[in-house]
Amino acid sequence: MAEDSKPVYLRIREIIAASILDGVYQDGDLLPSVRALASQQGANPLTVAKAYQTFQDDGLVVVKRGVGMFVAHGAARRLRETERARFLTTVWPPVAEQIRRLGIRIEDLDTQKV
Amino acid sequence: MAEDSKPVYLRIREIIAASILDGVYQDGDLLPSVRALASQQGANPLTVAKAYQTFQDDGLVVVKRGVGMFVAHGAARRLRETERARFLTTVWPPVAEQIRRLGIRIEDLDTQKV
DNA sequence: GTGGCTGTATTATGCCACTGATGCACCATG
DNA sequence: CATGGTGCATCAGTGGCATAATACAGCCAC
Repeated sequence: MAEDSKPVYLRIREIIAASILDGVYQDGDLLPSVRALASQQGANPLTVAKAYQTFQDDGLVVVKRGVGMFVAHGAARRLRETERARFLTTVWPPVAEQIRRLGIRIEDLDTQKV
Repeated sequence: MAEDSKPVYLRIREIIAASILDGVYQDGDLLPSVRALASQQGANPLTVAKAYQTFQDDGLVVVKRGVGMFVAHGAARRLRETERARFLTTVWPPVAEQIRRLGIRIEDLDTQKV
C-alpha cells in the first residue's frame, strides 16, 4: 500500500545511482552494459537503456558508442548534491510531518545502524 | 522525480487520514461527502470514493447509505498503529539508507519545527 | 576485414492503473 | 410521496509502462 511497486526503469535507476554514490563505480569507470544489467535484473534491455538515459540527460554518464557507458567526471559529487537537494526539499518534509503526526520519537529510529 | 505525482486517490486518502489522525474528524463524526470533497479537491467523485473505499476495507469508516460516511469507533487509534507500523517497516528504512548514503547529518533535519 | 561486443532506433503489442460520465439504489426530511 | 442529499455499480477511455523482435551503427581485438 506504499511505494513498493515503482516502475522498473526507476528501480534500476536507483540501483545505478546507489552504486555510483557508494563508490562501486568511480569517475571514468565502465558501467555494466545494458544487456548485462538487463539479464542480471531480469528486465528488458530497453528498460535498462531508459534508466541509463536519465543519467545521460543529466550528463552523469558518458556514452562511447560501441564501447559502453562511463561514469562522467565528478558524477558522484554532482549526483550527491542534486540528490541531497531533492531529498531535503521533496522527500524529507512529508516524512517529517508523518513522524510528527504519528507521534514517533527520533530516538526510536535507527539512524546509525543502517 | 521523486514521489510527487502519486495517484489522486492516494493523495486524497492521505488527506483524509491526516484529518483523522489530527482529530479534525473524531469517532462517530460525519465525513465529507464524496461529491463535496471531490469538488473541493478538484477531483472526480469516483476518485474520492475510491479513496474512501480503502478505509472501508480496513473498517475505519462506516457507511450509512443515503446518509454518509462516519468515522468508525477507535479509527484514529487503529489508524495510528497501522500507519506507524507501515512507516517503520516500509517508509523509514529506505529513507534512513538515503540519509546515510547522502551523508546527511541528523542535526541538519528539522524534526521539531515541522 | 571479421567476429563480437557495445548503444540505439524502429515498430508493434499487451497490460494495467487511473480517471471519467452516466445512471441507479438508498435514506432523511418536509 | 416528492425532493434532494447520500454512496455505488457499470462501462469506457486514456496513458504510461514493459516487453518483444529486428535491424542498424560504432568500436576493438584478433
